[in-house]
Amino acid sequence: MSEPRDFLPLSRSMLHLLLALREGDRHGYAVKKRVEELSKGVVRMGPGTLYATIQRGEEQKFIAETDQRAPLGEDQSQRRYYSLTALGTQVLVAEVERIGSLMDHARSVISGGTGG
Amino acid sequence: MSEPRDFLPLSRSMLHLLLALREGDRHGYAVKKRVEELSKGVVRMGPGTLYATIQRGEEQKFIAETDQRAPLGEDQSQRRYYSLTALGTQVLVAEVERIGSLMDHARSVISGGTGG
DNA sequence: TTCCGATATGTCTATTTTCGATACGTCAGG
DNA sequence: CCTGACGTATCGAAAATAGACATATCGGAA
Repeated sequence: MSEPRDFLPLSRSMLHLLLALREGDRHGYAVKKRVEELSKGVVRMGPGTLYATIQRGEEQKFIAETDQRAPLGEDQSQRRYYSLTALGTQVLVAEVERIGSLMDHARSVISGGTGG
Repeated sequence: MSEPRDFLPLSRSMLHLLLALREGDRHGYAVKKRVEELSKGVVRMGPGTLYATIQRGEEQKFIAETDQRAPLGEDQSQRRYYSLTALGTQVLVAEVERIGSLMDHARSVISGGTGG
């Protein structure tokens, strides 16, 4: 049977996509904005990466498009909102645990410990 | 002038390479072993990725080959040892700080329910 | 000594992932 | 009208990764 762990490691874009959606349902462009904001501009998400990653996320059932639309009476823009699936949440949690542990280790290695 | 930050984000392989070398000088195969050990088999480093990353690391001056050889009287294998340069260390520190902060944030987002 | 698996470096090709240009359309401000 | 931000989407090129293949050393088992 396939476990969340089997999907690791996630690509950088996928990790950022899932993390952004964990904060709340968002449309594609809002994900891009959030990723660039959170990384202080270091991580860029051009349209190619953005929509390719969204598509992969849907194919792998990490995310799903919601029924949500722009608030009534507002703009006519074609926003598509996405949310994390249960699988997507599990995969995100597993990846954050993995990278988090690695970074904890890295910090201790960097701060002088030969330790490891 | 170019700062460590300008080299971010690192590719996954580059991050792992630099981190492994921060623990001590290693040869290529030992890097591969260390990465797979540290990631519990999640991150794989086939020869293609391994040596391509080492080459990039040298080109970007993140790492440099050392004079070190196998201890006297030991094997004749063609081990090539590498160590972090000052630049490589700075870049690694910057990247670990960045990802570490991101993971700290991610952990709080994850444990905080729907929260953001 | 012959065979085998782990060690060790390296190339090659294919696939995956990312980047950046281009495109189309809405919307608000000057 | 023009411009810039928003928003989705595709395309081709470049970068990164995966994995097969190649070559060679070394140690232990048969």
